[in-house]
Amino acid sequence: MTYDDSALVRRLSPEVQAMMGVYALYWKLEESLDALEVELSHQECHMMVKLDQPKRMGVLAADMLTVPSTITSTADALEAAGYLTRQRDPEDRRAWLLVLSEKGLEMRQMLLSEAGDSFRRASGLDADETAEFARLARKIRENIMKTGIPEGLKK
Amino acid sequence: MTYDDSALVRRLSPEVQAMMGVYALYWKLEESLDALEVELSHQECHMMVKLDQPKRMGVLAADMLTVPSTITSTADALEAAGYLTRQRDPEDRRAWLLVLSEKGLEMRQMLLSEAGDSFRRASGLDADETAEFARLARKIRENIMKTGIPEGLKK
DNA sequence: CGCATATACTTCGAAAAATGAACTATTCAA
DNA sequence: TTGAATAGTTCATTTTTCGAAGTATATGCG
Repeated sequence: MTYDDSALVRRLSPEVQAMMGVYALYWKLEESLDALEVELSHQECHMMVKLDQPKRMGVLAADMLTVPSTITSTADALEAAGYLTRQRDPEDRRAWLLVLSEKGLEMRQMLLSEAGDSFRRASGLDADETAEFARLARKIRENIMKTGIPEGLKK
Repeated sequence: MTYDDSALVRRLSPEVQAMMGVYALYWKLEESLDALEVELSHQECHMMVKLDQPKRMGVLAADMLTVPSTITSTADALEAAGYLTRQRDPEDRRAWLLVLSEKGLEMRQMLLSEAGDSFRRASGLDADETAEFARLARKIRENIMKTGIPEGLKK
């Protein structure tokens, strides 16, 4: 059988405990996205998820912890597959906004819903606990959105 | 400034909200691990974190969503750098157990503590909320540990 | 036992993904 | 208007990942 390290984990700080749970959940999410047999590469999946709204490529690069040239090729692939379009940012004509197409929005919806299913399967939480976890997760995400992006402030 | 999509997020199912928070936190963790300027590659970091106890390479492959040959080369690098050793699994002499060295344990400790710091910085939660989030995260992780591993059951 | 088949990991060449430096177009500041 | 800075692109190089064939051990069956 598998092992039980709960006693060990309990001795760690709450913050570390929190991150270990996050870590485990994230890998479960990856696993189910991989299993999805969708035509998207890893990186392409992530870009879809990050595109909660039109974003500049530079912002995406910061967001996805990568360099601009990687964003270019990922965006090329998603554009070629019809998931998004490039639109000049009216506020700065050097920049492009990546905008999900109808097909892209549907795909993103599907990916998110798969993420939700993955949580349900993996977490083992009941409805109340899930609601509480969701509340805190929402709060955390809001905090990250508010404070997280270095300075590529624009959408 | 950054945008506020909290109203949109609230309309999603709790499970999706939960996963979006997890997703955001995980990327923040990646970001701080990257910034750590440690001699470890991405994959090597992940292997260190996954090695909460000695594990077979095959189990790690399942755990890390990759193929055996990738595990071999990652383990080679970590072994060469003195973070772990290979020990034959006494229960099956075809298999190796990857065992963290003293140096490896320290490094893992450091990575975990960085993860904790990252949570503190990113989450914006107070002590009570952090404790509650940690409790649920622990529960989730226990559930994943219990149910997650396909069948490479062994340590 | 002895052989066939399955499993655990390794090797190594091929494929895929990520990077960075040089480049184009646009903006900004003086 | 001009020079420096910024957003994104191109493309050659590097890094990472993969997968097929190989070695060693285990397991099952007659």
